[in-house]
Amino acid sequence: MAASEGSAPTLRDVGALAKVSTMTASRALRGDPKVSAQTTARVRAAAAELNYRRNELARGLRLGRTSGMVGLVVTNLANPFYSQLALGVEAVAASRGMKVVVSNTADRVERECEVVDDLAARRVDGIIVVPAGLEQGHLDPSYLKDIPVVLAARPPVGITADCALLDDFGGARQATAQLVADGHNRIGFLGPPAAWTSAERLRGFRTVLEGAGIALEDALVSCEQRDIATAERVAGNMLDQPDPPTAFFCANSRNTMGVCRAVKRRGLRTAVFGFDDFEMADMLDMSLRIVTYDPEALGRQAAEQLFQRLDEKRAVPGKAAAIARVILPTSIVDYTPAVPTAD
Amino acid sequence: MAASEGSAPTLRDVGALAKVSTMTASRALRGDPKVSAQTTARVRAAAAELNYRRNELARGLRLGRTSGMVGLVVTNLANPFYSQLALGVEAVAASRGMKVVVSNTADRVERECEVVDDLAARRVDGIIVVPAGLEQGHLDPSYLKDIPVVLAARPPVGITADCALLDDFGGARQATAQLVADGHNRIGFLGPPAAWTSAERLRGFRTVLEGAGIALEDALVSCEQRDIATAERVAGNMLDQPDPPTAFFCANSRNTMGVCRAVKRRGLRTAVFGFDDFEMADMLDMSLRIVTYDPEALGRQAAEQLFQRLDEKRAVPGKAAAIARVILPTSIVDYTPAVPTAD
DNA sequence: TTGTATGCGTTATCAT
DNA sequence: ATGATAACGCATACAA
Repeated sequence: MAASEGSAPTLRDVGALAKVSTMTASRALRGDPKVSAQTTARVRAAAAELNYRRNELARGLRLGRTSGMVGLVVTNLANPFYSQLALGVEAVAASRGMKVVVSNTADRVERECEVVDDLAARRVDGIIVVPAGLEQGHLDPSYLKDIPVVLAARPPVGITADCALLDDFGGARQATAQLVADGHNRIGFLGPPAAWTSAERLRGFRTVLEGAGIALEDALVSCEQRDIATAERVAGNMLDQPDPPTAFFCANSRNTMGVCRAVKRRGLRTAVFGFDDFEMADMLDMSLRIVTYDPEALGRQAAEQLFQRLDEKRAVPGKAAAIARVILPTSIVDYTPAVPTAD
Repeated sequence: MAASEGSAPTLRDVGALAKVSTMTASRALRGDPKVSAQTTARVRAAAAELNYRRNELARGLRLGRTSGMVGLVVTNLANPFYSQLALGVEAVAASRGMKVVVSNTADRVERECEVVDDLAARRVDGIIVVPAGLEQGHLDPSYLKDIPVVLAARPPVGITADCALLDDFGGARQATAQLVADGHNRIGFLGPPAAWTSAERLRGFRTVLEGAGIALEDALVSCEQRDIATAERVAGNMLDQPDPPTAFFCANSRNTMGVCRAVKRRGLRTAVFGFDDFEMADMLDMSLRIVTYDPEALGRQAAEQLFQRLDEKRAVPGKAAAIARVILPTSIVDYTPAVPTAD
């Protein structure tokens, strides 16, 4: 049999081999009870012999417009935060027999536009996106018509859409409050530029300081650096000033790591409070606390919200329920060694 | 205009609004020069007004069988290794206008089977997979017919397929050779169970020891642990023996971190050599070297191999070129602080 | 129980 | 330059 050539077999091929019509083959493979057991068996055998696999694309086309895929648009897959988020999305999608199409935007809004358009053209059932910027028109329901969108990690700006967020503000507030309670009144702040997340964390920081009547010095706030090396340099500059900070609050893990380096290399005991947990943080032997959370849970949450929309759309094709904005809590973990802190 | 309801607009809708046939609308939107400029403009305007987006699924169906997507099947997306690999695949795919469908198998072969079947049913153009086990029949070309498969990080077993691998053996050999050259002859080995990768690294380790005439003690080899805490305990047991190892070689990052913990907590200066770089490794203040590599490059490599197959298939639908097995090099980075090592 | 016609949205082919 | 027809692979509706 030289039948193993060329393109994939179709229902017609299966039908021909089983000596039934295309339609009967279709029904038999779906387990339609109206097909006789004998015929079903014969068709199944033919399908197996041909290694037939149903074309889900054609099936979807016939059945209505649903590809059984959800789009996931993230800014940087190499960042563990987003890859764990992706894992959460994938898990929920898989549990509903759906596939996830992942795209990386490298934080470029134009790329995000292209990607979202492409996903829409591929008729994904819905899209989960970590928006790269503040221009989000291409994510608006009026633009994407009936493709539901859920934003993750960053909120909608100028559009209406469901979203799943972390409690960036609350986490920062708690952290800063602890530092203030510990008696610190000169606290340095380091964070990455531009991200909404970072701005919220700075807002939480500011709020607590203002509430405590502590003036915010410009020289102790820096939101320009996104890599470890630069963060280390910036923190070093602050520490080498005549009146250095006695503590730091860092808005993301890269900045935290840079600050840890600067503090440790100077043999100081400056207290560090970071946002975003990282491996081996407990091995650093310094005063280090971290605001942490579960990125995978964030992904699961966003996916659940998306699927709720999809179910809702299926049930009541009319107008939809109110926009949901879910905020996931953060927690605090203390990596400061117990012993050496004894004064 | 109440035209914003229900399902997405089709070419017919666009044609109707522009008062041309479906066919002309199709041609106009593709920029066919045989359509007059006026008509093209009118069609474009209509499409814009309706927010029309071509249905790529239907298009693919008509044009032949290609979804413009590649499947990526990994064992654990939360592991930075695989998420960076995914980033590499995504980058190459994006540069060719393709999408990546990511699936997680959690190292379960049965899940891998389902996932691969599903991807095939969705008519992905090709699949890149990090195989979970040694049963790989479901990845064989005879089973998947004309969907090319490239294996990443782990080699084909019992099947013929292209693959992109790391030089696990060579990296381990180099590392072990350095330890031996440093005078170590009692070296502990810790690695995760079951993975091919880990076995190769153990083989490299063994090869060097045998070459150096150093006996391999069973008590100094443990391949049972995959998490940091267990690795720490296992390493601790070895260190607490009467005749503890003077060095460790670890086959993955979790084991390396666990060993670092055990060594550091005991205030020892045992040399540690790991496989897989990790953040803040340079902050640990201990004798630590690591065999490192570029997971993203591995993803890019696998994707390139896949696309080469696709191009080849397009050009010569007949038989294909020989199987390719590409091995990417590793390198060594030394995190040992310069100062305190002065004897 | 099985088969025929029809259409999903798109495009190739052949008219006009 | 534009339109009509058919077909990609599958499944609903109806007929036999």
